[in-house]
Amino acid sequence: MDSIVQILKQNNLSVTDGRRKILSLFLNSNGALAHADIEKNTHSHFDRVTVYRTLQSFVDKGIIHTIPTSDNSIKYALCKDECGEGHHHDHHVHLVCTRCGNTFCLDNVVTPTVKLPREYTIQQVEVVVKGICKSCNNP
Amino acid sequence: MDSIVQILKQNNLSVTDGRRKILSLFLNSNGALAHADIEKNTHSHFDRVTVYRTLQSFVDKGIIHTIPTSDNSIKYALCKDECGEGHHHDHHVHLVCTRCGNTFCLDNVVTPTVKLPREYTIQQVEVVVKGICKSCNNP
DNA sequence: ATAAAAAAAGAAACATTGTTGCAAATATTT
DNA sequence: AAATATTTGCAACAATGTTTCTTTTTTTAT
Repeated sequence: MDSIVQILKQNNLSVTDGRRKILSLFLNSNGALAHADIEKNTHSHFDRVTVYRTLQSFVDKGIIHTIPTSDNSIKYALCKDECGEGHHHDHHVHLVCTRCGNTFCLDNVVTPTVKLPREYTIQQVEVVVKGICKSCNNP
Repeated sequence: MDSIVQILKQNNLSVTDGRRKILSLFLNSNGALAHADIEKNTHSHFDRVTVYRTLQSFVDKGIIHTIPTSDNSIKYALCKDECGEGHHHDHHVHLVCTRCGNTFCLDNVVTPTVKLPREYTIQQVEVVVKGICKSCNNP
């Protein structure tokens, strides 16, 4: 049984064409994907609603996580190991390349600790770096 | 001449009702505002397009800056001093309160330094903390 | 203060993005 | 293989954002 099916089953998701295809897109992409990227890559073979629901269920199950942006387009990327239903643990930095426009998870760069005044409570820290990615820097 | 007009003039923006009103909303708000908040606060007294254009011109001039979010709704907040046309310098942490939903600039908390592998170039670091704000913590 | 020039606002039309309810199709369980 | 549960696609809708063009307002120059 291939790994895509395995991931879906492990997360109690029934195995459908749409989920298989969308999950494989994430597995074969080294960057983050937006809803529009998925529509493009599947040539609108699936209904837009299906894509939304698939992404939502993947987020719920801890298969992918969202990346905040400043341009009204949520990006999604694969979670690594320890994420699961109801708990995400993606403590890495995200890079938005200002040259190619792609967004990457820098899995080896952990989010720095942030210290806030006592009156605040920290639940999660998101770090998004704008800069130039590896391949744009070394063409 | 009141400070709102002063700010607009300093930035070579002609002084119009819309800009005055929207800028005053920012000056009188302690949190960040989304487009929808502005529409609500102005009771749709201005055309939606005007609001979009006003926000855009304020960002361009360095009067306000955008705050990335994970839910497809850009938030805007006043820049402090040194921002100007073409260069923003908002090196502070943003807090999204998971209780009241508001977003705040923590002007006294500077963004931590992030170190990336040599292959990358850093241009800007955005830090968004999800947590609980001052007033929700001490009601 | 007024006329000319420049800038911005408003309106309409359109494009994109996201949501909800429901019937048909597909996957899973027995 | 049939029964059940889940997912899909469709339709309709709502919200968000953009573009073009005309009218109005603001600014500049007289």
